[in-house]
Amino acid sequence: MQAGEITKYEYYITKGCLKVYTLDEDGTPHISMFAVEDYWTGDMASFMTREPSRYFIKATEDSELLGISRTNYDLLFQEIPKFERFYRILYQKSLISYIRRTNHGISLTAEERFVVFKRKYPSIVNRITQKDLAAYIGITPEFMSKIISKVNRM
Amino acid sequence: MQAGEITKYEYYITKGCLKVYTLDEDGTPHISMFAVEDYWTGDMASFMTREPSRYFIKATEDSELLGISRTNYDLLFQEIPKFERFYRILYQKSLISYIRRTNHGISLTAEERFVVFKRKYPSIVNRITQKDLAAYIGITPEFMSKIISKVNRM
DNA sequence: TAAAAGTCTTAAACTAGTTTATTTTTTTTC
DNA sequence: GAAAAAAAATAAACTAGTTTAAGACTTTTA
Repeated sequence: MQAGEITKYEYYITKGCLKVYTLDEDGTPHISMFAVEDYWTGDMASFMTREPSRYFIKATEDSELLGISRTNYDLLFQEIPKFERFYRILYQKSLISYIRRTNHGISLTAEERFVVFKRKYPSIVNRITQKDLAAYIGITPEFMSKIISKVNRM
Repeated sequence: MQAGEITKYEYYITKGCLKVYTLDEDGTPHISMFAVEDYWTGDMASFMTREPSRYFIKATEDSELLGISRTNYDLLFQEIPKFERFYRILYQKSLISYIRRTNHGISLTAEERFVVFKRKYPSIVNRITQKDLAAYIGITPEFMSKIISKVNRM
């Protein structure tokens, strides 16, 4: 998916790995999430508002996804109102975990953020490039390289 | 409200200003939001899970709030299921704007974050101390002082 | 399989922001 | 309205992370 397009589907990942990212004014990429098996992904803002997305989504390896269109998404609530409750709780939980995640990252150094990510998602670290990892942690690839060799030395 | 307590109410602010903050390991405060008239506040994570909150909430001036208890919140959905939809959409919108906000802040310098905040919430800037502003922007009070005098000079 | 393109490493010079310390200004309290 | 306490300003020394540049290693392509 390219920034500028309207997000037509929300995707559920059955196999593979995708990166969701934006480019800032300098063209520097910022990865907001790596989505692997059993994750949902897509730009919900664009999906809901039907405005162009600011995100790119690229598979970092061969992947298989299931997509739900906006029409079917709306139909779901219309046909089966019980899903309102399901999604109300799902979004509330997403909000809580998102707030927790961003708040937790605050006040940690890049090295600490990397160590936490590595401990929490060991399987993801080995599937992505160091450059993408740097774009996720929020530092330059050069500094990422330095951190990794330091952490490995310990 | 003190960290360690379980959040009993979600509050709607009719008058005043509150700061919502955490303390990190060093005891440095990080303000996650200033809540003024017409905002909702409270630690939703603690309110929902009934686990102790990590947040402090303090009024920065005399304030008036309306609170809804967890019991009444649950009752709302039970008695009037239409509120499920209302809250599903409310939480979805909160999620979208929260993601947008955090993503936007990325790659800006402290000075740029301050200028953006000042432009977006000019009325809040004048109601809070420089120290609290620093804790919100994510820098030391010393550097905040430097930035403000620089921006004023321009 | 050679060339091209991309990724990783290393290092030196630099910048945004912190730390520590001191002084000045403003606000609170009795 | 003086004393005490808190907030703000200034400045020098420091640190985490960036920039630029160049070489080594790895993957892709023709």
